[in-house]
Amino acid sequence: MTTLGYAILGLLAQEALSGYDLTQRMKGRVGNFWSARHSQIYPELARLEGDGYVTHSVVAQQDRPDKKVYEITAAGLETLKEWVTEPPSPRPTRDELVLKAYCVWLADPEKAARLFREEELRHEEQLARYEKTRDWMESEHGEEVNRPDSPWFAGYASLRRGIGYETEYAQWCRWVADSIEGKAEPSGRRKKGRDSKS
Amino acid sequence: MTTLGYAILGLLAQEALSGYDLTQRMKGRVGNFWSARHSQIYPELARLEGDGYVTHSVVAQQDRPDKKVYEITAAGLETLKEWVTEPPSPRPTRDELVLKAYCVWLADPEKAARLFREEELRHEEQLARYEKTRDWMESEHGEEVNRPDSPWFAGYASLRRGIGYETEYAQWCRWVADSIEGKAEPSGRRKKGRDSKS
DNA sequence: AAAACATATGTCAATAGTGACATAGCAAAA
DNA sequence: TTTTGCTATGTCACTATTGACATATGTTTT
Repeated sequence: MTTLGYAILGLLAQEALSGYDLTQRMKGRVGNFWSARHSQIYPELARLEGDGYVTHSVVAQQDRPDKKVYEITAAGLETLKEWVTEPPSPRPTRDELVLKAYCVWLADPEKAARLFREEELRHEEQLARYEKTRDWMESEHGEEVNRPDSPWFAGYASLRRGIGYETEYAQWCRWVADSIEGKAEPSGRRKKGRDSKS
Repeated sequence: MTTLGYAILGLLAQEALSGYDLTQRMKGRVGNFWSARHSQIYPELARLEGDGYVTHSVVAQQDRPDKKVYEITAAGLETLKEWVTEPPSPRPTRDELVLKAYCVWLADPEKAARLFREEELRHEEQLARYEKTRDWMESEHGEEVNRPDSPWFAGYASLRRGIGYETEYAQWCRWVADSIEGKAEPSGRRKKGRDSKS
């Protein structure tokens, strides 16, 4: 099984969905921690069906093309449940902006500061969207988000990861930009025993 | 140019290195934000050389096999400098643990709590390693880490990103584990106007 | 009427990345 | 002296992922 397979099973465990629906989910909130295009999803669904983890039925629609709605099978649910508590296989993080930070000593300071200000903004905007969803979840599903056996708790937990991630990322971007512009607190003590003497 | 190409150029901009050296860097601290195996690095070096971004010279060693030491060219440095302040091409984040969190409502609570405790520990250990490096950098290179045109500042900046990332990640893991065990603060207000009445 | 757009499902070639296989020199340990 | 281990460089098959191409239905906009 691929991780994408588990991602699909995880979505189907909550509700029956078409390939198109799954694609939308993978662009939306779920896509913030696992994403895939339809060109990867359709073949994966076929594979999952071949292995007996999902089944589909064709649903005719009035004002739209027909669709294949996929459901998770008992075997699929079983496999998914086992996977959930298994330690994740380590995946290397690859972050282009951190790589750029590592090379920033070569750059024009003004352009570099602008870059990190822009990225700070991007992450703050994402954070604002997450926080809106969180507030809605807390006010509309305040009971469920505290019950670990509820899908609402699970969705809330991954959302909180997104919030923490974006908060920290935006902060870091701000610190880098400030440092380049000489606005940040100087970091680290100077070498031994030379403290604020001025 | 691939991002791996820029990663290699970024390392060579600081010092001349062999393919083997580069592989070690990509496993070490640099590997925490951009990693690659030697099977990807050697062909990429050949490509970079073919495009005129690096050159190599064979260096004979007394007690080891010969090595090819790569240096960045003027053209390579030029290209790298331009790239640094360019906005990064968006890469989807894929985090298996967050995906597992999204499915955690299906899991046995004890096993799930154990999983997140283990991950919390992993991230705290990584954090401790980063902090040790940071402290060393601050005490041994306190001047340079504050100068944006110094490679020390650049390395320090990416290290700080690692520290923030691991700090936040460990916290989140702890919160998830606590929540599953019923130890966390209940999140969110209950629906309208029902406050701590007990 | 034509164009643009959303729904819906698929294939395919190319790229990025991994893991295994392969080879070789030299050193230290068993 | 054989094995183990680190240095050093390379190739190759396979998997994961992307972006482009392809097709069809039905609705809304121009």
